[in-house]
Amino acid sequence: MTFQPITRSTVSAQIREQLLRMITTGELAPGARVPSERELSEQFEVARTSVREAIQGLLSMGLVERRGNRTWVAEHLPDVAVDSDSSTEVFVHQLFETRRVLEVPVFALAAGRSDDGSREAVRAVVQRFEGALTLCEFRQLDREFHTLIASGCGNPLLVELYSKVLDQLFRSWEIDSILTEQREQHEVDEIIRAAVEGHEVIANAYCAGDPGAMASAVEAHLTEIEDSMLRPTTP
Amino acid sequence: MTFQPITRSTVSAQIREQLLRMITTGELAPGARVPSERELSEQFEVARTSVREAIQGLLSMGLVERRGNRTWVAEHLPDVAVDSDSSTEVFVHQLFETRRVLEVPVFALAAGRSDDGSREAVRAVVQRFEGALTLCEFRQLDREFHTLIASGCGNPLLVELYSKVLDQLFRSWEIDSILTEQREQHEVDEIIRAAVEGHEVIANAYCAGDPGAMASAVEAHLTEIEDSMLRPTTP
DNA sequence: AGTTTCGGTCAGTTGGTCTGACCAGAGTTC
DNA sequence: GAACTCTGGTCAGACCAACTGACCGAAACT
Repeated sequence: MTFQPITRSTVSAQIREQLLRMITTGELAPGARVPSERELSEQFEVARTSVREAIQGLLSMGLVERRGNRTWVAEHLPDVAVDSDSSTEVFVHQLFETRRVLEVPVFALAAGRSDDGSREAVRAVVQRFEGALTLCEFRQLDREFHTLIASGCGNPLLVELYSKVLDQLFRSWEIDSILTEQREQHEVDEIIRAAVEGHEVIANAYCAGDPGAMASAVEAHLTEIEDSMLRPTTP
Repeated sequence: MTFQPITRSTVSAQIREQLLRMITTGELAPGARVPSERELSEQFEVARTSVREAIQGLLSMGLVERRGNRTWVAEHLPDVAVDSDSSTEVFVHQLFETRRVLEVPVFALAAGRSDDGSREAVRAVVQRFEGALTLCEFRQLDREFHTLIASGCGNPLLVELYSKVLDQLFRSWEIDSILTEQREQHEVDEIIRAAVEGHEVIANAYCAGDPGAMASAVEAHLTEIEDSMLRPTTP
């Protein structure tokens, strides 16, 4: 039998990782102000000294900077190291292959198990996509939408697995780079618009309780988005 | 934006959890001797005092006991608390629904992407199922077999997700109870025999590089095993 | 200009973890 | 049965992580 050597994760390391994730996903956008040390120590339920140590780490990584007596997310984030075996295109292919394997059946199950209450909730979320959204706002709502649909499958094991896929989709700074690098604003708007259209088709299949239509809608949505991500950018 | 309060996991808590998992999965079988504190401190790469504290916890839970100057896994393990919302039957249904969603496409992808080297490796593992196996030996080899096939899909994201499904399948003491409770030994042998047959069909589809045959083989295998688990036991 | 908020620093305390040692008793070997 | 080995039990001392509480200078705000 084998034992895994015990790992030690310090409090400040955990804080740093959580903040790092929020920076790379855009939840803490470049140029935004980082909450104060006192506020973060309350939110994380730790001592201020632990928060300080974590922020020192982010400072040394160049992800945040001090201007005056405030802490800010760096305007220009340094490249965050990615797995050396995985180019961007390979990563996107694998991520979407994984989504097809899991999202199509999970969403189809959810459609077949929808009821009036869950349908109402989905309609409400879809309505929030209307109007102008920043990329960050869109991505937050995007995840909320996918999570809500998936939870309708009623199987906590599948929901947990799917949440890990969403973690991959929504935490990678690489994804944001793919979406925005060298793209003009109108191209980003177009990607968001296409995604929102796909969500409406998915929501309709969900509310119709139609697993077959749902499977088709998700397949089409995933193909559209994957193509958008890999489409060459303007020179 | 929301922050997750930081959690602290002590060294002894991590040790206790790992040992607990090994007890519930049968890797540390009832009645078996627990490795000594000094040996465990070497394996876990921690101080002996941390191992002591962990084992004290298992003692107070009744999972291990002291006889003489040795520590033993309890012969009769107390019920390990399970999620109160999930009866055994519901859990099994959800677990197998999850397996169908993930295992069928992942194994089919793997079959389509097999090569001479990976086929040889699969054949070698299948051969090890021959001969008499204890339930514990069977389960260890079972997991190794499934992991090997899944890794053939070539997508690390899918492999990681599938490993979490296997974690659920192989760590639950509840599964062992399902397999052995009130069953006579010949019934357990029969379940193992049927599972090994299913593995051979799966291995043949893999080595033939046939995704369609693989999908059928996995569906049949999962149905057979799920039925075996839920079949009423001898009165 | 006055007030508030922020980052920086510090002393003292607590709990976790470690190293190294020693002992009594159980288990093994001869 | 004696000798040896191995195990769990206990202990002292040290170090580290994390915390509490306080205070200060400077930036930001009113």
